[in-house]
Amino acid sequence: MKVVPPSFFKHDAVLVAQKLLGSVIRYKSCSGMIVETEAYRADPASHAYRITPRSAIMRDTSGHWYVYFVYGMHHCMNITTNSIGEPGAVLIRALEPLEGVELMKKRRGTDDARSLCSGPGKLCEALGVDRRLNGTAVGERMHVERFRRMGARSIAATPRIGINEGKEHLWRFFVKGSAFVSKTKQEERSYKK
DNA sequence: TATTGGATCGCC
DNA sequence: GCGATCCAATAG
Repeated sequence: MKVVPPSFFKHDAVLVAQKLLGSVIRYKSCSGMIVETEAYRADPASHAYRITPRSAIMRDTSGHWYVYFVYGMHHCMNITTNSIGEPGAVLIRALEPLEGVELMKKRRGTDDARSLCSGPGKLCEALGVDRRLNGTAVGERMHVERFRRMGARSIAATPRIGINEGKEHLWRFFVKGSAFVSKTKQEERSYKK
């Protein structure tokens, strides 16, 4: 698979978030195809709305991993975007597991392939990612490679999840029909039936 | 230094 | 619907 070059990320987060769908994230022995993303600029829902020591990476880098810890128990991984000085990042929200599935099942404590990486906290746990990856360049320790080509017709857009402001922006993107995207409570219930 | 709430998840 | 559980951000 072809490695994604740094220039790929030097564009607006809303564009990069869509173009990342169908690419593969590889970390150690595990990999998965990106099926769901969200874009963050310096808007009110973004960590970069106010630049802090934590969020400065969104302004000061492009093509680097921004990994943070939330709710006392979960990690979220982003890739910083835009040109230097212009804040932006893409949150990776779901992967279709490809390689290392057995290890992912072990880490996640489930055999259900659809539950392994269907959420930002889940996929970090499945891949064994924590804040030690924060600030590393894409391709340094965790990699992104071209895999599938996703046309505009196969991409859906909705408001971002878990935010209170900026709901007018349809900056969450996912692969239509994928069984591996994160699920709402309602979707979760109907799937179990 | 103290307080508050979070780009989540899984169980009740 | 709610609790878990740590830490970054902000206020004092």
